[in-house]
Amino acid sequence: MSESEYDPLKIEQRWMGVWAEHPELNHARLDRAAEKKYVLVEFPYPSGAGLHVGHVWGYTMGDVTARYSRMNGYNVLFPMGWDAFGLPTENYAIKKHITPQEATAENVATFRTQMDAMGFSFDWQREINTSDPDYYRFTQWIFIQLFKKGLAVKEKMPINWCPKCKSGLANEEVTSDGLHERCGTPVEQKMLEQWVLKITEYADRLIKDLQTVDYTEDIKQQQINWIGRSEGAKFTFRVKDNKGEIEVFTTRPDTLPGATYIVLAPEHHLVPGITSSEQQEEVTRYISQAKTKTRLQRSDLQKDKTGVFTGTHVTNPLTGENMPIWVADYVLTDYGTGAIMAVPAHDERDFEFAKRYDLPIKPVIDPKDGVGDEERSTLLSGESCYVGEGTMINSGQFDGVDSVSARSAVVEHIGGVKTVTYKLRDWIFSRQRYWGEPIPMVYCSDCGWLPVPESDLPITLPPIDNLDPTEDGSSPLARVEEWVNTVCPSCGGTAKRETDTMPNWAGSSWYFLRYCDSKNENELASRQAMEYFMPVDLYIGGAEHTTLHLLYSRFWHKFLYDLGIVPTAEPYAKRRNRGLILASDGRKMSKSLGNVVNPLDEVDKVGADALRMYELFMGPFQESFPWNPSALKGVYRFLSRVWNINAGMQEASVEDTNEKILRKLHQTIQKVSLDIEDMKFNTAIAAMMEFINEVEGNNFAININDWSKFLLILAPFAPFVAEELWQLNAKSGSSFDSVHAQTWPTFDENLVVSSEVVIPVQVNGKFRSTITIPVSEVDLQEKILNMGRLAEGVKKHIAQGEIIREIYVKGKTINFVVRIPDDATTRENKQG
RNA sequence: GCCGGGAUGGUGAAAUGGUAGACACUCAGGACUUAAAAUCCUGUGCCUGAUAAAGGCGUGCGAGUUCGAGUCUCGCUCCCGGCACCA
Repeated sequence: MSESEYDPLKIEQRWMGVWAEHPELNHARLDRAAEKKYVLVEFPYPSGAGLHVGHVWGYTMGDVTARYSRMNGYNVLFPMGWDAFGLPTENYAIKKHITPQEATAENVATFRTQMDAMGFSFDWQREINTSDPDYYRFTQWIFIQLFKKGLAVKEKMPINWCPKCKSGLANEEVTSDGLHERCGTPVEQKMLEQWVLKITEYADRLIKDLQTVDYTEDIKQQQINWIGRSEGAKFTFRVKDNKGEIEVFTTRPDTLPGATYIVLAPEHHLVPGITSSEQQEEVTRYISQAKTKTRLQRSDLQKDKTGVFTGTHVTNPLTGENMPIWVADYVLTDYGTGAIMAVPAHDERDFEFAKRYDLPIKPVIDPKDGVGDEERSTLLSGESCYVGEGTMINSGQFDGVDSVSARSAVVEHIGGVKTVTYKLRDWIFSRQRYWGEPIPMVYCSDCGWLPVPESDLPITLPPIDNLDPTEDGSSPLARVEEWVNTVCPSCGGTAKRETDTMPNWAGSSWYFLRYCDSKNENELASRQAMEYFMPVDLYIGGAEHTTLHLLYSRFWHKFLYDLGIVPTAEPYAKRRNRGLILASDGRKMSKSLGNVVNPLDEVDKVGADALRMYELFMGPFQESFPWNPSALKGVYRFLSRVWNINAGMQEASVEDTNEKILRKLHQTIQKVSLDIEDMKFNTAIAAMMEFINEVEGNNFAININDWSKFLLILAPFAPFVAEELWQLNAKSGSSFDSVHAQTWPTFDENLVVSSEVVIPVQVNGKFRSTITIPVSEVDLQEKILNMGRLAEGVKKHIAQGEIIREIYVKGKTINFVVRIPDDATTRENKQG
């Protein structure tokens, strides 16, 4: 029959070439008359490894959505670019003895070729590269605005330091195991002067505005937890012998009467001043021990709290009781005030510590109902700890008060201050490496830190021979004296440039804005373009960015919104995280395990169309799946069958499409449309497979016109083969009229429903048989329930007893409730 | 410990409270072939039964609501992801 076989490599090569000559197919226009759709997928870090299967998955989801939207008449912005700055490129360049610029250009070229091979319909007219000076001049400009508003400050502080990358890191870049999220090296603490962005100033709005966006619940919760907002109060305790004051933060001011000691973090600035001479030696030893512990070791030792007594006391402002001051590393320097009031009776950590060091435990809350008598008595005797609410006891004037209302009463009474604290840390923004945006600041010994004049932007990276990082925590840029030495923009005297660079998260914090107007030389994007295209309508990316890129970019966007530069308070109207593709052994794909699947190898075997469809067909987009080569075969078979049907049709030329096929076609159009909108790509593909099965099961009785509608809905998923078959069938020849420029087919409501309805018949809720009735009869309850057409099997079950109820749910089901004598007896027994 | 998400055949998975297992993979049998691959056809949740007819069981566990529960409610167990001495 068919002389030609499905040969994906041949047709994909051909259309890749043709599409390259018609980039306008994918161009978004600044056309206010048209309705826009901004579909964004996270731009890749162009590493030496090339595109991986995870990229392909996310980009295919975006591509299907973009193509579908175009066919539905939207003016679609579906852009792509390169998140090119960062450590891996720099390390790769060092290894290969080339410059990072060369490494980047090389990798970008590879990625571009691979993306074209996958058939992604990106608007390359708007391509961006974060390491391009024309791009990063605006990244630097935003930094200067942050500085001007006091949101970028230089501070000397202990920071997370990666000894392998020889650079400081943000809190978000350290995993919960205390490792650098990029290279897996245990992170150390180091004192350095760093630029810090005050993301905490936006903490409340970053939480609150989550209500205004469509993110899945897990993303919202993860961001909320990461920001970690706690309401509480600050109290001041006066240290005895006039040794100053200690401020603590607590979320439970009501437990103040039960506070029996104070704990300072080892790094707390008051420790040296308040330590008594007898305790000096012990405290010093403890602190130096704590310093050597990494973050990982500290949290590993959770169960084993240690500390030392300083030899000094404070007075409890409520009870007048004497409270010893301890130093312990279970109290963190950088949360709250770095000091706590310990209430062992009502806090598990304090309880454990008090037990170990034999400190007094004083219960002040009598538990509410729901606590057993036994438990209550162990609590009231100080043998256990209770963190819930209840009635105040042993609390003087507050006795009998409910613990919740006691909170503000206590704060007021002793002159505390209600405070909100966050787990979120300010964003450490300096990196001591070469391959990043230079921070556009100058230091003058007379004038201090000043931004470079905006007219000098971009401050470009000077060429450099030696990229090796330094041990002392300064950037390799510090070695380029002619670049470092400059004049003060204020007094004209000698000054030095900042030699640290920005983290790789900088460029990606605003890139979606640049796509709106990527060639603009005067501003990051024109107001007009942003008003039209923003916000992003759908943003697809990886879950690993939830508390990194996603949070950072929301922060920058809100800052730009406050400056009146961007038109929306939130950058992304809808965000979906895709799952992970694992290796076939179920483990994570990694170079070291040697189990990485290279998507281009798969393209060579089965073609890009099959690879795209396989990844979408794996299952729901947010789940994780191991790589399964035999399932890939399944979609390849599907495409071959599509190919063969098309070939057969060209010969047979059917006039009228068989009714069953026609109805299935319209049902499929409807199903595929709804599923793309819901991102249920797997069931959309299943529906197209069902359609093919229907066509084959009914002797291929479909005419070319109806078949073409199927090619249209196939086009977003398998753009190459759909184009090939569309062009074969068109036969017009002369001018190129792409399948991807066609209008999405509509479905006929009357054809979507079947002519007959199959209704399940149940007896006592148990399925027994079905009856088939014409659609016109679904409303005729009497007729349906009294029909003699019931199957014998059903009648048999009904005959076992007496019908006590008949239920007909229109078009859905029939249920006969039958009382069976035996059953009735047992029921009566039960009731009796 | 806290937060979020899950648990359905041999496998990946479908199922607005209404025929559980669509679609695909795997496997078995058959066709084509000298043979294999590819392709096509048939079967494929478990149990009883004869490979039939028919029946029973079945969506992690235990209760509940309902004429009817994979789906809703309550209580558990386990798995995955995130956070974790956050006062």
